[in-house]
Order: sequence, then structure tokens, then C-alpha cells
Amino acid sequence: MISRKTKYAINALVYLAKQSDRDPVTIAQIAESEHIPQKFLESILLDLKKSGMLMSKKGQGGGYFMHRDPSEINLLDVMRLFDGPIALLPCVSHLLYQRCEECKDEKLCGIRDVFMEVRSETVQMLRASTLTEIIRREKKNVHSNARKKRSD
Amino acid sequence: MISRKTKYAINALVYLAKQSDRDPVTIAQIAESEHIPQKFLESILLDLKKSGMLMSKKGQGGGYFMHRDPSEINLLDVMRLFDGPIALLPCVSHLLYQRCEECKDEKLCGIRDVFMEVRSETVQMLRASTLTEIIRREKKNVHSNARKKRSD
DNA sequence: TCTTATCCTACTTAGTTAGTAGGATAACTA
DNA sequence: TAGTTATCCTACTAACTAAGTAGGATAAGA
Repeated sequence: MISRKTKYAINALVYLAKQSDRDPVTIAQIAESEHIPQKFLESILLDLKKSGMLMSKKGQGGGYFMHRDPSEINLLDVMRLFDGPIALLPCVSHLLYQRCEECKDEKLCGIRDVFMEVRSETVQMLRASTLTEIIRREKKNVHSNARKKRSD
Repeated sequence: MISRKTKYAINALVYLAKQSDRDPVTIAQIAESEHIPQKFLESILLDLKKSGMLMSKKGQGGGYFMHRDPSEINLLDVMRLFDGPIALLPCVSHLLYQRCEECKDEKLCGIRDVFMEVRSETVQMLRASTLTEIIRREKKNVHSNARKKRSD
């Protein structure tokens, strides 16, 4: 499972990406809309800012807003930022490789092969999941949901 | 990441599946061969037995041995047994579904769609990874490794 | 009945998760 | 320039999980 922190981060990013203009949105606004504990969200947004995804402005009329284009921010980066490696085994992690302590010979390990493939597939899917893509899916869901309701 | 417990379980299962005969192997033997803390392994093997993958025999000449055929035991079942759901979000878990507390409308959620696909792909790959398959890959690695060495 | 091996309960220690508290800092505004 | 507003920053906490360990009960074979 991903941590709540990561999930909250994604929710906040999608929310900000949906704002048509680039006017700053306060932490309080995001927290209320997305049902995230405000103080917790504070530290999350700070991390997102430090990573370069968001920008902020202090004082009256301040808040957070997108720094990069929503099509350039994907779930892979967000998950790595908060939860660390995607890999299910340390020995198949791209950025934080570590050998399995108990392992006899990594090059021969069949278990490793499997988890290598799982990691590759997952990374591919998460990289393709940009904020833009998520919003596109939401719109699609709204439509197919409306169609469903009408045919009931 | 999967827990060490799960990794140890897989190592032990692969080891037992490789035994040509069905003679019981003691915990001590497995622990030594696979570099797993013996007492820890003890509780792992007990869980594997309770789940029906292994059988045991007490006393002199006793130990653990496969109960089901290695082609019928896959990493999906082992991971679920020790680490719980495969899903990265509670709302996309098949066996332990829970809605995301902060979520507004699950049916419209684009994030959920993404993690649904990740789960499906992962489940598929892990289900295909039987002990037999892992051992097949190991053999393949031994061969391609030997080929590589010769051509050095 | 002694030895051997599994079975079972309870405990520990370290690290992570999901926050909260309280104030410092910067920017806007009257 | 003083007050207000909002982000920024450090430190703390409570609950949970991971990765074991300790010590003995039970069952089977010699």
C-alpha cells in the first residue's frame, strides 16, 4: 500500500492542476476540499514545493499553485518522493539498489527476475499516469456515469 | 517493498520445491542453506503449513516438505499470506476492499483507475510466478551465465 | 524414556506512519 | 509601520508494524 501522505499529495496535486487559472490556493482551501488534515497537508505541500512541482506565495492572497505543467507531473515521481522505491525487493530497485542480505547469487536468482518484471511494468504505468491523464479519466468517468444513470 | 518474512518464505519454498524426493527437511537445514534466522524461519514455516502449502513431521527424521505441487504454489498467494493485499490503495483491493476515507466519489476517481490497472497487472504476473516457474528461470540463468563466462 | 524436531505463547527493540503543537518568517494592507 | 495573513520550520507523540528472541509444550521415533 502507498502511504496516506502520498495519497494526500496526489489528491492535492490533482486539485491544483484542475484550477483553470494559476492563482494561489491556500492550504486551508485544499485541506477542506480534499478532506485532508490541514497541518499534515502543510508539510506535504512543502515537500512538493521543494521537489519543484509546486510554487508558493506568502501572505494575503498567497497559497500554492502549479509550477510545472500537469502533463509533466506523474505518479511515479510523487510516489518515489514520499514512499521511496517502487521495487518490491531492494535488489531490483533502480535508484536505491541494495542486495538481499540472505541471497546467494543475485545473477542466478529466479525470484529476482520476477520482481524485476513487476517493477518495470509498474514503473511504466505510473510514469504514464500524469495529472493530465488522471483528470482525463475523471472526465471520462463523469460521462460514462451519466450515461449509465440515464439508462437506469 | 515486501517484508523479509515474505522473502524468507519464498526462499524456503523454492528450496523445498527443489528437493527431488519428498523427504522431510529440518528447519535447521533450510535456515543454514538459505541464511535465514532459524527461530524466525520456524514461525514462517508454521504459517506456510497452516495455509496448506507445506506439511511437517515431528521427531527424528522429521521436518518440512511440500504438500502441494510446486506448479500450484505462486507468489501471489505467498505475498497475500504474509503481507496482505497486493493493491496500492485500499479502494482497489480485491479481498480486503476499504474505501479511501478522504475520497469524494469513488466511481469518478481517476487515481483509483490507475491503481486498479497496476493491481491487475501485478496480480497477473505474481499468479504466473509459480515455484516451478522460478526454478525454471534459475536454470535458465545458470546456462546463460555459463555461456557468458565462456565468451569472456 | 531419552532424544529430536516441530509447535506455541509471549516478549522485545527499532523503525515507520500519521499526525499535532507552537512559533518564525515573509508579504500584503490599512 | 503595525497588524494581519499565510507559508515555513522544528520538535514532539501515540499507535502500529517489522524483525526478530526466549522458553517451554508436544509429538514421534529409537
